[in-house]
Amino acid sequence: MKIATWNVNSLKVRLPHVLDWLSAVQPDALCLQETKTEDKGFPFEALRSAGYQAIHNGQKTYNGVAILARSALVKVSCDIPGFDDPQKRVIAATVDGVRLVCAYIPNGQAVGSEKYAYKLKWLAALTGWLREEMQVYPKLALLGDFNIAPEDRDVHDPKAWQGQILCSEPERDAFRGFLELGMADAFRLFDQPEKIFSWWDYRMMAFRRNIGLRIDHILLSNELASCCIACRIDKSPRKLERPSDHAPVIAELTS
DNA sequence: ATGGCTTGAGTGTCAAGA
Repeated sequence: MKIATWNVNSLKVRLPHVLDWLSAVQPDALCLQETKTEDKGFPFEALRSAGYQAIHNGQKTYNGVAILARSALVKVSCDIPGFDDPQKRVIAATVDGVRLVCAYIPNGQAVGSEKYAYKLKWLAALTGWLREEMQVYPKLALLGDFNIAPEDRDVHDPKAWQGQILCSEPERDAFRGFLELGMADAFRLFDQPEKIFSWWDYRMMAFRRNIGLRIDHILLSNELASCCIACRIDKSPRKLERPSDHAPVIAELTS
């Protein structure tokens, strides 16, 4: 089973890239973030023609998350239960016996800002909910745009980013909090080359210069981690015309 | 130099991203 995550930065703009990528990579499930559309603008038909069912927790202009899958998406759940939040950042479903939680974690803007406080509160709420979810679903994967570079090796210039948004210790503590629930960073289960990132700024020719961060992740519960045979970041869509600023991450599971 | 692009909103120009 191949599962993936991709922040598409507007599904309306990126639909051709998504369709091409689905056809080329053939994932069993793909989590999307920043669809930036309401359900009525969501391309259910085009995806169905490509062989994928979809569920969507949509929002106009900002946020919006979806899960696409070849098999049925069951036990669908939106948002973080009990956490009052108008922003559409979470959708979850079970596909082929695997619980998929698709998350668009807040950016946080700047350390110390109101949005940063919201990000930390949001991370605490997600952690609390996942602790319960993992009891119910031992085969659980958390996929998405975490807006956290977990370690210095996930940053093109760790000194410049030290203590900054996406790299601050409270954010990294929250990331480690996910691991302490009994999850593993799929990417780090394997030997990887250095300076592999999942996001590059649109400005300053950052992609060409590989000035990036690894902030998109797939975390696997222990039960899933033990059957994970590969994890990689696919840079190829970032090279296309009008790309998303994020690249997809793919994990492959046996069984 | 706190910018540099890109998107969605809406039709001038701003918020937000990371």
